[in-house]
Amino acid sequence: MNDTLTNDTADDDTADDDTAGSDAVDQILGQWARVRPDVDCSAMGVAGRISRASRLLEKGIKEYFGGHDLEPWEFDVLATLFRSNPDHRLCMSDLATAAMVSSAALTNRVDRLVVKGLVHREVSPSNRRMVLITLTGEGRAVVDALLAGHVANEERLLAALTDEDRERLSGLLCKLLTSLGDVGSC
Amino acid sequence: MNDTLTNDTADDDTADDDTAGSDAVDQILGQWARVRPDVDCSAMGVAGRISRASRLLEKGIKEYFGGHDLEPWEFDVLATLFRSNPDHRLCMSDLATAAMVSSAALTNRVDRLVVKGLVHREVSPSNRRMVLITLTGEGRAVVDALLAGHVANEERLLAALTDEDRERLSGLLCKLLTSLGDVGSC
DNA sequence: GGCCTACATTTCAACGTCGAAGTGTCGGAT
DNA sequence: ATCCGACACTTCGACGTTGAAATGTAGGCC
Repeated sequence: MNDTLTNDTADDDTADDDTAGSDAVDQILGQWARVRPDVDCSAMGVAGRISRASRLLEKGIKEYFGGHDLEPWEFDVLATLFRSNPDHRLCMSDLATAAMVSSAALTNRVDRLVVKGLVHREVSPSNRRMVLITLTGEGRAVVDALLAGHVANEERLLAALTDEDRERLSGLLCKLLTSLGDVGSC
Repeated sequence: MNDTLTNDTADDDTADDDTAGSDAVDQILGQWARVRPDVDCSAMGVAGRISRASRLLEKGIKEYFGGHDLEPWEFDVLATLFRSNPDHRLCMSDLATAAMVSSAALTNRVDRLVVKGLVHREVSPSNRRMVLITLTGEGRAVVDALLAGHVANEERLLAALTDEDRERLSGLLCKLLTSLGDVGSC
């Protein structure tokens, strides 16, 4: 694509570019090893791969929901309500925490889901400071209709990994997440 | 924090909440297992952990650069130029690809780095369609000054993982990334 | 009982990103 | 020699997010 430029500005790279590994991060680490052989950049490799994998998975997930006229965050909110408790009901704070967005952003998101008729918004009868969001029948229908397909799509995205790979990967990431403080509400 | 609400809306969860595992994703998977025992959500677990790990690492990385009056994307651009070739020079397209942002976003970013004096912008002499971005001496100094600290910070964020853990994690993610098409320019 | 702090949510202004349209350039075809 | 499609970048308008300010509520304290 940009061969012209690559030749223009980095022509001397073509000779030793074969040291690159199999993914984009390997190539980046190879470049660092050349210009800064004194620094061990293996930590950058781990962080970089997690970041890139996250982006690519998100892209694949967005594609699936796009085919069903839904944004990933919409399903995320609906599914969170669905699985949280038998009433499919949660307050704004809890939803914001679950979605990992600011309360301001969640207000915006809930606004749109209410317009779409997928959730119901009401002031809590027991505490007028709180606003409770409840899944409507239609909202629940969306979750029911899309859950299996969503999981199948993720399965497809992870097809390169065996069951054993996935367990190991989950285990390692769980170890990392726990150390970073990403614990449940226990 | 939201105990009041939790009691208000999900009081019947307190009885079996002890099935939750060690991280937030385990808790989510536990909820799915209760409401949809017929669906195997293990793929959601893998994808969810990658996503959450990515966010938490980004947060930790942002904190480090914030302490040096720099945004992560600024270091990202400077470091990309630094490691790319001996001239520390790349065109807009290649920089945009490396940073994984649109060309419009990169124009904005380069604008600000030029104002800060960290990069130099010039039309390519050999092809007037292209704009070449070059690291200035000051820009190179920033990379030199912050690289080691950045790596050390990532090392700290990954401290929970042994060297062997990191290698396994990298290997698994590399396998996944390759299957998703995240290959270098080989 | 009234006050005051803490809290839950919404509103607001600023900011960054994206896709699309616009500008200018290159290179091959006729 | 000129035209035309492809290309590299920038500009533009729309959108979503954020932190901070604003609004309204609960509960402890004197």
